[in-house]
Amino acid sequence: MMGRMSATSTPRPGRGRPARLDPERTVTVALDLLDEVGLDALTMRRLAEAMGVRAGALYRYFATKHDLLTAMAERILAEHALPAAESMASATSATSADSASVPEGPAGEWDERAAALAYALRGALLAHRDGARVYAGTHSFGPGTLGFADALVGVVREAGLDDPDAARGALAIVHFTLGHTLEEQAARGGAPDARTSPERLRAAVGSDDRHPHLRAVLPTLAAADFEAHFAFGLRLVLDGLRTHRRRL
Amino acid sequence: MMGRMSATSTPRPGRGRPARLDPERTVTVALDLLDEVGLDALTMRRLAEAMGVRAGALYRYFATKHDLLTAMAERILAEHALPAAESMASATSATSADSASVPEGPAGEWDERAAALAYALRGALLAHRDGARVYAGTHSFGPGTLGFADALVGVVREAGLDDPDAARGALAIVHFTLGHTLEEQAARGGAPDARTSPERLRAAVGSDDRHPHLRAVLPTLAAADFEAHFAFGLRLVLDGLRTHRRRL
DNA sequence: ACCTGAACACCGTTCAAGT
DNA sequence: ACCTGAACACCGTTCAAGT
Repeated sequence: MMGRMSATSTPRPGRGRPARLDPERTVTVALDLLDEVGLDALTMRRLAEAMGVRAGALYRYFATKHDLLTAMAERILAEHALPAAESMASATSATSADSASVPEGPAGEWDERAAALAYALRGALLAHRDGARVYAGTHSFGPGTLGFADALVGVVREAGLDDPDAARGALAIVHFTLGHTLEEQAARGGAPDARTSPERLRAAVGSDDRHPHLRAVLPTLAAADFEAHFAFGLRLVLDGLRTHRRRL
Repeated sequence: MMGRMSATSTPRPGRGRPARLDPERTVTVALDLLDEVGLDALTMRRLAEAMGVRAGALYRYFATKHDLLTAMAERILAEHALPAAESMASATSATSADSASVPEGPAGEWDERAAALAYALRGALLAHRDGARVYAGTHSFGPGTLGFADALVGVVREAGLDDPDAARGALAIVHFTLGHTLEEQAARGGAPDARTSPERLRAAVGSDDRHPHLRAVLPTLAAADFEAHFAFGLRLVLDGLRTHRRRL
């Protein structure tokens, strides 16, 4: 609530030059540019141009490009994943205070809520071009990231796991989601001229007796239905958590 | 076996200049350099220097830096993950031909073998500095990558899943392993001067009432026992596969 | 306080020319 | 056939100087 991200003096309205640059707007423009040109072409110079400023000026608010990328990752989580986490929290307290009258509240059981959070994270990473790569390359400790993580750990704890297992269960969900979205965006956003992934897989494994298993599942892999892949993998992890819970 | 990676004319021994450059050696030196300086400092010019050649010469065998990185990823899989996959395959045929006399063969049940393959993949990605990032940024279709994938899909099919589910089960294992190792290497190999991840987590969540769940699991997260995290997450996925199998 | 101009020390990639 | 030399079009980052 109070000056979390912007310890740097807030520009007083009307005093001095109207700053063309501030951290919030810089991140906003950077995310727009990311969607336009992709991570590999997102340079400090291009971003400066998009902000009507020279490249050196960006270093007043971000010490390095990596710091800017971290702020972008934080914004992505805060905008797309944190809302789901927060609606979850309010639904939780409502349910615990009034559990009988709301048989299937808006948030549902722990496993439904864990799934909703995983989907929210996937949605956040897919919301911007190369979002997963930006997220994987940085380590934000901002309110969006921490708020989401707290909610996810909370849901797993609620499932009945002890603290170490809850931490590891949440990590498993995050790591699977990260790996999945990384591959999903790599398969989609590839160079527009390059052959698409399914095509290349077909060519590599199509008529070759050395990989009989890959050949058998080729139709599924070539279909590239990433949502179905995600749903299945997530179900495996959540079923695993259920199994673990019963062993208590 | 026959000219798989090297369609480029093999240098005839003794004829002409002894080529200082060839794809195999280039990849070998590149992986050594990767371990020394890390992915961000692995440049074509540095690599050229390490090979006693000028940067432009590298482009005779690799059209782009990305192609070189793809060859590096393929080598990593071929060297560290494929052997496990192949020993698995031979154990399988031995078991199926002689299943009674080898009650617990060297390869074991499908879930033990799936776990062994997942650990082999993790080991491969951890075998080189930034190995997970190299792997995540490329898409190899070489014999190492395909051979490993084939073995993994084979094990999951053997568990009794139908083809679409087997493909998705294998993907889940790979994606979880990728996400996990990415985070593991990011947490370890961070800038040597920067504060380490656990420290920063402690600082961010240590005495703050807004993230009670994170605070509760902080000891586990700060311990950074990545092997335990991996073991737990993998068990969740494999338990999920077992559950799924029973539903047939 | 905020930004420019200009520089420093690099990049990936291309390609005529040498041997 | 294989590699050099030199260039092209960029990078991230720094910092004195301007306003």
